[in-house]
Amino acid sequence: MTPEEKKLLEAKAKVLKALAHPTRLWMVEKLADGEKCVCEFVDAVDADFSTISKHLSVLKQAGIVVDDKRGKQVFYTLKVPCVMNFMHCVEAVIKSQAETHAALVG
Amino acid sequence: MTPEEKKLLEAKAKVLKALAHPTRLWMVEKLADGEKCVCEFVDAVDADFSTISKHLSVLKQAGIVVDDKRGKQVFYTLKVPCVMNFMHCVEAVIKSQAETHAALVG
DNA sequence: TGGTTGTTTGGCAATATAACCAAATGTTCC
DNA sequence: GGAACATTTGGTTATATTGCCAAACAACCA
Repeated sequence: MTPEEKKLLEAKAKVLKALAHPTRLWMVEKLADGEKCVCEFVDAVDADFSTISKHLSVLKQAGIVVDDKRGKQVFYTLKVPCVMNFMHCVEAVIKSQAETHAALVG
Repeated sequence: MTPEEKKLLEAKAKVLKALAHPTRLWMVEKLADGEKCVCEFVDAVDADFSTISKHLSVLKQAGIVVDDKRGKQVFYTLKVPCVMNFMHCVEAVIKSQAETHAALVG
């Protein structure tokens, strides 16, 4: 494996890692509907606002979202909307896994 | 958020988390070409075989791969091939991020 | 049976992640 | 300038992940 290939793998892993958290995934799904203010997340989730902020920061650093400060508020948007496309595949994995498990149990 | 929605988010996050590691991602990419023996990974990666085995176990638990023991060897296969589809999107994220970064620098 | 090979499991130390609280920052309004 | 609001940052603790070593297991061969 060349250093370039290794770097690319690490970059990809970073993006996936950013998505690999229930709260962040939920945020991304919300953002698929369009721009959202940080305050909307704070209101909707039962977590400290600093926690929300840090999660958004992870998504931003991974290049998944962009932020836009307007007045006192900060708005976040999905930078690369295709992120949502692969959720269908993730769901397929889950479904397949559930079936396997059911088969083992039953 | 209902408990069901929460559970689904956690399940999705688990799948993504399983993919969110350079070595595991590399394995998945190799498996996209078809079934591979554990020994092939061991030969190709500069890591202990126990490490390789544990990574494969993570992918298996997430429902991404299935294993098949034949004789002394164990073969792994991608269970849900669509996993590869979203790599294109992940690459798009990286590219977009690189451009943003370049724009900031230049 | 005993040795060899291929793979998994258990245990441990190092590192990374997550969540909370408190404090700092930046923006608006007076 | 100072108060109030929205968000980020720093610090700390709890928990999870990673990777190595050693040991266990399983399958084959002599």
